[in-house]
Amino acid sequence: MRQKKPDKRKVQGAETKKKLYEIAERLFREHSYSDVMIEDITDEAGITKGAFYVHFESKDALIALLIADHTSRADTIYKAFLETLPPDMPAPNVLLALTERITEVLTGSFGCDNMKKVYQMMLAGTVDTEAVKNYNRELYVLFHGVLERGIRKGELKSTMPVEALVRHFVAAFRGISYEWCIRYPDFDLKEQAAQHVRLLIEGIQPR
Amino acid sequence: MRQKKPDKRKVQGAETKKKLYEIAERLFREHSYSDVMIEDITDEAGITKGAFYVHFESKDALIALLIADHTSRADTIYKAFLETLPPDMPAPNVLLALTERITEVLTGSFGCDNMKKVYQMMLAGTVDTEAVKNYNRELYVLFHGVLERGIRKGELKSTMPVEALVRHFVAAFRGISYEWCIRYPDFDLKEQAAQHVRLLIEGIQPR
Amino acid sequence: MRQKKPDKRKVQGAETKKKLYEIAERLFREHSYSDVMIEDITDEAGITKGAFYVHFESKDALIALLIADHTSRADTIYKAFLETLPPDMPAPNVLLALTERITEVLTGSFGCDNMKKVYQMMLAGTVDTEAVKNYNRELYVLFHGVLERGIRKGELKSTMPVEALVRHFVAAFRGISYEWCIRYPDFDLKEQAAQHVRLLIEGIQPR
Amino acid sequence: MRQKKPDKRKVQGAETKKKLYEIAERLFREHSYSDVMIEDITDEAGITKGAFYVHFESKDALIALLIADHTSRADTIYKAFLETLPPDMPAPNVLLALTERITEVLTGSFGCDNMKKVYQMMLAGTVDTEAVKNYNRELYVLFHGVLERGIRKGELKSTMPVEALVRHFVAAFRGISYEWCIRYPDFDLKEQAAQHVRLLIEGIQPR
DNA sequence: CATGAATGAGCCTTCATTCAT
DNA sequence: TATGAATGAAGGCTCATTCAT
Repeated sequence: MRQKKPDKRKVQGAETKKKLYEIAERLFREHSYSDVMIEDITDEAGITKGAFYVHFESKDALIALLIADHTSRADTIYKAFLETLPPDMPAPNVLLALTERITEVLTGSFGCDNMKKVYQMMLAGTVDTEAVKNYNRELYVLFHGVLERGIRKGELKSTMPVEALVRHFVAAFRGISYEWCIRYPDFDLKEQAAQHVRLLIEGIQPR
Repeated sequence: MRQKKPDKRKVQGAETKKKLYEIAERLFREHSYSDVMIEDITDEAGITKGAFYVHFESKDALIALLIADHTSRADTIYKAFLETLPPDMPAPNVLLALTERITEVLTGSFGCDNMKKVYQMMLAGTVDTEAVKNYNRELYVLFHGVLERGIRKGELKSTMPVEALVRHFVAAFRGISYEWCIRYPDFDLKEQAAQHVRLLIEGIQPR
Repeated sequence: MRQKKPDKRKVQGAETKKKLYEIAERLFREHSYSDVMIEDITDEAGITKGAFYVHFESKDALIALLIADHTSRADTIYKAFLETLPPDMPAPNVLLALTERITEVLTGSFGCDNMKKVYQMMLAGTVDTEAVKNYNRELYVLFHGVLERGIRKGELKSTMPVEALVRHFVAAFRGISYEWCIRYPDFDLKEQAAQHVRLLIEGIQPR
Repeated sequence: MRQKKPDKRKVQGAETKKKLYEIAERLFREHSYSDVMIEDITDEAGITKGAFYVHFESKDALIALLIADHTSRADTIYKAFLETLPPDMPAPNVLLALTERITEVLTGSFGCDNMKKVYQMMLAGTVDTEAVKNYNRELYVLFHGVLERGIRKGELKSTMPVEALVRHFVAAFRGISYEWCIRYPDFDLKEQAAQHVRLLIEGIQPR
């Protein structure tokens, strides 16, 4: 017995952390990062400012965590989406379908606003955005799988290593998304991204 | 003599003010209000912080001016739009058409982001948002014209004064827009606004 | 039975306290008091912050204890030193010898840095420095013995009570030491203290 | 005329900055860096906390500046000292003399305390200590001159490039100084440094 | 005895604003 | 008009301390 001492304090601590996370997520969705004060979050959670720092290293760290979670969630969506496609779908079609799904996620659930914030933060360097930039990110893995299979099956060709190709694809996405951010709303991400991917594919398709 | 010296100083002053205005407009479009510092604006304009206050009373005053200008521009669009409609179009149709146009402006050129900022500011009260709230705003006048004519022609009816009716309409718009802001992007402003206006019309239409 | 259970808890507690004490002593020697955090001490001791307060009332209390211990150790050194002097050594010589020994301890093992901290704390009043200031401190007793014997033997004379004389001597030491602290390293404590004591002695020596 | 508008404000600004610098220098000499608050400095200067940041980027930046200035001053002393030595003095003797001078400066005017702070800061990385670490620091240049001349004249020999040799020498000094800091006052910097340099010289002297 | 979540006073820093020049 | 030193109200963060477990 006494096998699983729940330790009320630890449980409450975890609850507090979760509460802070959720309040922050909502507030950051409704207002800009800089408009949300730590005290706004802690006041709503019914604790003091200091307690915030028991659970999160800093405001930036919390934002970074939020971004990382969103990123990971998006990647999970992309992965699940790829698994629904027929296994024999040609790689170019898969790429276009994935492109559409990604732009849907970005323009849909994620939103240009969050995208802007993330892009600003990546530029500012004040917040850890490794989750977005890291080459081990699932997104890179997914692209790698698609491109690698396409090349193997002769549907695609490339003179450069698949790893490099993958990075070029993601970089292109980043470029298009950036344009979207700075030209929003005068920029059709979905259409522009589709066009761009088509261009990339045609450039690497065997004649 | 010396009657109309072009007064280079004055000209340059106006130019500086215009420059500040335009830089501010762009920066505020690209970043959140609180992320843009006065120095960001003046640095880009090549002048010092102090000079900003020669041209604008405060940061909030500039934001208020920006909002007022945007509002006025939007109202001008609505007015012009109404003038393109056939004079004999029934009031309900005019209202629905105007609704569509407004939501187009809001979702299109103005954007949810600015809308949020404006709504936040109206709530915060730190910035003068009279241009948006004032009952003499052109938007109220336009609605007044449509409703008044509709009632006069028997296409609409109402037990309350047209002035009050107008305010109810604008309030309804405000409510729908607010929902749009806080539920964005999971809220179809255009569709929801159309539905709401239809409800309002049916509720006040003679059988 | 169970008469003298070694009470492992108590033993371990004492060990933990000793460990904390020693770690604190070292850290305070290597860094300034305010740079050392409770967590630095407890982390190194392998316990948590809360446990610190089981053993010490506060950070200041620990510092006070450290100071008191150092003070007491110094006084023990002075006492032992006095006992090594020939019993018939004239009081003026004893005073000069004691002076030299004290300045040796201060400039040697104790150090100007700790001295400064102690003096700051006495001024700040946030830490209990009774051990240093208290007139019952061994240092006062020692001076009292020397002065009293000197007077009794006719080697010294004074119009004021020995108690007052003792306090003047210690105050003089305090003054010289303070000068040392704020002028360090441009102040030769040993030389200045010797000079000062010589002055005090000559002023109270019978012609 | 109007050739040199002194611009009272600019002058006063410079004076304020100088005042802050001097007050800071004194306070940092008398207390530890973390015990000195910006407000202590600005209060004494008769200005507000905010004004501090008009003149210095941050507390750390001020400390870095102080360190850089001290470093540069020390290097100037070393350089001047070298120039007083007879031009025909053998390199080993020059090295020993320079060593003695350096340890005099460190143990004398600079002090172990400041040294500790600098070493702590170099480790902590919160403060810019480039002035101390940079390989272009005058100290490296001086050692380079001595070693290079010694090798050229056959008084020294080395299998490694002079640049590397210089770095080894400075690193050795750093090591010895570090020992001094952590073992202070039970470590005779002067003696230990002399011994160490003698060892280094014997290791590189031609037989 | 020990834990660690929570507190709250206090410090560093930012930035809109003022004002003497 | 323009300058830039100075102000002061916040906001982010730290850390000694408390207390329920």
